[in-house]
Amino acid sequence: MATAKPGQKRPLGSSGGGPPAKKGFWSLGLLDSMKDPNLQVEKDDKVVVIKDKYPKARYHYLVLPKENISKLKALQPDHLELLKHMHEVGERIIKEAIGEEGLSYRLGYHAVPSMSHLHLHAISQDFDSPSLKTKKHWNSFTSAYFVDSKEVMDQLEKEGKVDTSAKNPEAQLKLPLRCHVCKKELTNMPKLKEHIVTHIKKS
DNA sequence: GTTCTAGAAC
DNA sequence: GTTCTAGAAC
Repeated sequence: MATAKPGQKRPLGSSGGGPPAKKGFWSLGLLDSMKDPNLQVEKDDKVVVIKDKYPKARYHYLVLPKENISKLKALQPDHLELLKHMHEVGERIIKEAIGEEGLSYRLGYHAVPSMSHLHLHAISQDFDSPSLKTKKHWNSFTSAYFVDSKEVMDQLEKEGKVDTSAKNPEAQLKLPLRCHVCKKELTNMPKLKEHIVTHIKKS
């Protein structure tokens, strides 16, 4: 007998062949992604570079330390060299990927990431991707919620720790939809996406 | 983080 | 009537 009623809901975003994931375990998904050969781009003794599983632009990579660092707040002063290395690797990878396409890019961290395990985003600024769907997606990459890698490194160097709470991250996510290039405000995501492609120069 | 969908917004 | 968003996921 089937036990599922029609229309019954179940936790999503973690299925795909393996055993049923327990509630809340999706936040550890980067650990699996780091090991996934389909996502892995390169690794060295300190970091692993992967393609974001749901890229929010044409080129979107994550640089993760092999060392298990849960979040920005866990950073200690002696992690500065690691952050510099992550930045250098991320910059090389994203430049290489973009090639002659002429897209700009940014390197940075989300103030309050959903996924555990420190990860540096290296993302091209076209934001031309079917996985970019929600206001939270948009604002997490185009508002102060996205903290530049250099700013994180500076803060760690000067303060000995990293604290992004002064940016009011939760409020950033609720800001109106605004084009990151010309600052025009759009009323919904489809209109925003239609607008931003006009800023991508054709190659 | 994503998926799904009820009901708001148009 | 259709599009779009926001919140639950047992």
